[in-house]
Amino acid sequence: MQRTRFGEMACSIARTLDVIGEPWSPLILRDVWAGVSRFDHIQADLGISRKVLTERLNHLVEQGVLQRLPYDARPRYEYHLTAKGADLVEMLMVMARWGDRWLAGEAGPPVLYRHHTCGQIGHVDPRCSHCGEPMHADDVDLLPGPGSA
Amino acid sequence: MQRTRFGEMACSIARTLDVIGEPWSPLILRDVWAGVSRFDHIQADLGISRKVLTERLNHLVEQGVLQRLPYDARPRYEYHLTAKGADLVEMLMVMARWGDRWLAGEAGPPVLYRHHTCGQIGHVDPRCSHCGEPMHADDVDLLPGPGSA
DNA sequence: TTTCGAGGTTTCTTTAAGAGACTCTGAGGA
DNA sequence: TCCTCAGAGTCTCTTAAAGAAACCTCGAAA
Repeated sequence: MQRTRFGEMACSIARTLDVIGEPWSPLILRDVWAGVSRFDHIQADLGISRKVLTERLNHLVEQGVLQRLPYDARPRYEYHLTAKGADLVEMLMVMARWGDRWLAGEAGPPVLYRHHTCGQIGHVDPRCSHCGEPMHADDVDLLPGPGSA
Repeated sequence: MQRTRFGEMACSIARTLDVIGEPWSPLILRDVWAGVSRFDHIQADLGISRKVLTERLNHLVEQGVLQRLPYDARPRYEYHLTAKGADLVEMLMVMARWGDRWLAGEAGPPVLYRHHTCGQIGHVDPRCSHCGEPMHADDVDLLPGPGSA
């Protein structure tokens, strides 16, 4: 499609932004996750221009985050998350959690998350994969890894 | 500064994107988190234009994510994360985790995270705040919350 | 046979990003 | 005292992307 903007950096954040960092992309993924999966529905829900929505959907499909599936036996399509895309939902939940905490104001969170495993309303909580304790900004040191160009 | 793009939506993801969703903003936060905190250093590290860097830094300061602190008794400033900004680092770690998993390729992750609490190399793992079990895309239902306009 | 709805294209205008030269300020040195 | 320098931006101009809105295509149904 076009040259990536951040991709030359040996940084997984930059690489991730090359896939989902363009304007609207996270909201498109949110819509698809929430079941708004058809072109016109996403377009109406977000108020995005059709041209940009076309570009974003194509890019997300190329990157393997969404798949375009026919429905109704005509040239009509729905977009669905792939495994790679579903794995991005935790990022969306973390973003939503931050917005709930810092931007929601008096009214409280606009969306609640019910966890299947326990059946309760909860939110996502980042923990260390090794010890299970909380993992926040001050809890980590950054070290060069094997792929640090 | 200017009208927000997504802000009218009753969605914490959209609201979060109004704060840190513009191009380069997550990478600026990554730099500041990693200790690259001065204007010229960030500019050189990212290769961003000075004009856009100025705009982004102003916006992030206005939003309370960064603070601009003098150093060296002259009109020289460093940018630091506020508590609100530090709380965004978990989002950066989740983004990095996704990039590590899906985009790092042969070479492996460019950056490793050592967790202070346990001293080990780990990665961030999203868990339910209620039961502590994993919280992924298929593990949650979305429900309207009190702030759902 | 025309109409309709889904899913796009195309064209044109407006806005934002990139590149790079220029400015301002106080410190330190000759 | 004057000169130079580094840091932290501005300013101007060019190029690229987003927004708005009309248009096109295909097959199904009326």
